[in-house]
Amino acid sequence: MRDNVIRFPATSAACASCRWLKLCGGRAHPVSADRPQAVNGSAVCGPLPRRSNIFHQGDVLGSLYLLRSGSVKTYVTSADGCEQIVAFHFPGDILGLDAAATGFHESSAVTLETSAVCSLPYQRLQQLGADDAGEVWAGLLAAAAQQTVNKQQHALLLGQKCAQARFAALLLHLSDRFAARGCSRTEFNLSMSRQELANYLAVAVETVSRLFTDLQRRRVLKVERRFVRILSLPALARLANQERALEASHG
Amino acid sequence: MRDNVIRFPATSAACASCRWLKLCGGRAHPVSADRPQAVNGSAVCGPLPRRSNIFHQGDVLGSLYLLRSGSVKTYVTSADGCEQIVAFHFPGDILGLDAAATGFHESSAVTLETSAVCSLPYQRLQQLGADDAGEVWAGLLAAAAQQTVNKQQHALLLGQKCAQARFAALLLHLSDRFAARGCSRTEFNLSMSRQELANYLAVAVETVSRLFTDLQRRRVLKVERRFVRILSLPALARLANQERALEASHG
DNA sequence: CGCATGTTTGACTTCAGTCAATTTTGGTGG
DNA sequence: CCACCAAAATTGACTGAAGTCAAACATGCG
Repeated sequence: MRDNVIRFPATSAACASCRWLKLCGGRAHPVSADRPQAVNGSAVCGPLPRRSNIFHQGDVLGSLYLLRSGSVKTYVTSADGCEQIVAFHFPGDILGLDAAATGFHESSAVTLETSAVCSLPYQRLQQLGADDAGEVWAGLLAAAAQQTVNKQQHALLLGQKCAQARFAALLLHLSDRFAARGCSRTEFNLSMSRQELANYLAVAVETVSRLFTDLQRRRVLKVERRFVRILSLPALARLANQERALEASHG
Repeated sequence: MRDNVIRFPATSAACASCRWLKLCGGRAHPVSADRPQAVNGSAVCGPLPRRSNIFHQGDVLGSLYLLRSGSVKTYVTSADGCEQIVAFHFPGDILGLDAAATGFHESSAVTLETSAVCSLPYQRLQQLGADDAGEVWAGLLAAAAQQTVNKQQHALLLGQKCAQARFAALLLHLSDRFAARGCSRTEFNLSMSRQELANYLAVAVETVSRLFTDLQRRRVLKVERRFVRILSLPALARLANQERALEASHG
């Protein structure tokens, strides 16, 4: 069983080549510091244990956060208290961008496993020298746009696909993201629970469980708790492309 | 029956106070020009008839577009050809921001009625003077963030709410947007068809039809084709807050 | 005026949710 | 180290919200 934990070098060398260096302020980043530290409002970062809250819906925007290692879920809470996971995040992702709209975080972010983040104080954006600014702004806009694209795909998933296709599409999406980070495309450990998968896919936990069982029986997956091996990417892709036959499209 | 068409002044005075003036290049904006003009790749804008394509998924990012009057739907198309409307847009909205991720439009935009847009050439962002740049970048990032927030709410809707609650929430959202633009909060004409409403809400057209009928019978709405009068905002809000009892949340 | 398109209504079906019961797992303290 | 317990995951039986199919009706453009 392969370990797919994604680790970023904790050296300052990694920081030297970081595209967000101008934003973090260039301080030391004790990713491997001996104790977790409070994150919100602070410029430091450190190993955050599982289920740490990075920011909460309604918080004032102090910093954006660069996820360095581990993984994070972001979710929104409605007036009546129900929650919807809107994204899973992996190293390299910027967290908290949606707060740029109002100055308040419009979602909550919680680590799915031990993780490390770098704080990017939002104010520092205003203080950037003219030479650096354009590049950084463009980078942030691109990051925000990428998140928009992902959310649009999520809506497509929720709106047009049956449970099985949603599930297959999520596995393929995770597969792509791991591959993009140099991990195996076909073998990985899920950092999220069945409950969290179910919530993201907007199906019942039992349905996720049945889907795992079913795809395993059909030799598309090999599953052992949170470890997943994709036995047939083409088969998975075929499943992901089946649409829930909602009569016709819009227009 | 009130007319809720939102009109932006076509005078240069309106342009003078436009926050995006630096981006459009300050040319004349013939909103009331005598003929529609091709939009994509062009810096001009003009009255676009209903169902005009502003950009299409896969197009190279040439310009962002400021919607000046009318309304627009944006939608994504999946590999297997099915489409999901991801947003409805109204005057003041920036269109095409998701293209900032890859340099290619990741969604398509089509007018729902006669509309006018201003072209904001994306290249011009790089050419901005240092004094102006920060403000414009921050504005664009805020706009992108707002769209992210809206998409998160959309996901919450699709994931956690029953058909009736989705429908009520959409009406309230439209109501808010009209009110924010100085139009009536309780009376408006929908610029989208039942089919388009259904697609956005991810329900069947028949369901939308039944919902209109039902809410009318319950004296929450008065509907006459595309004209809607909200008879009870509180009742609508109550309906919007009912959750589809998916057992427990994530975590 | 007429036809294509959009909308409404009714009857029936189904996918996935709910409920319930059982098994497995991981964390904690004796 | 292992026993225990709460939480997570699985499995099966049943149910219901909303989808599908079909047919009638309205509307608006050419």
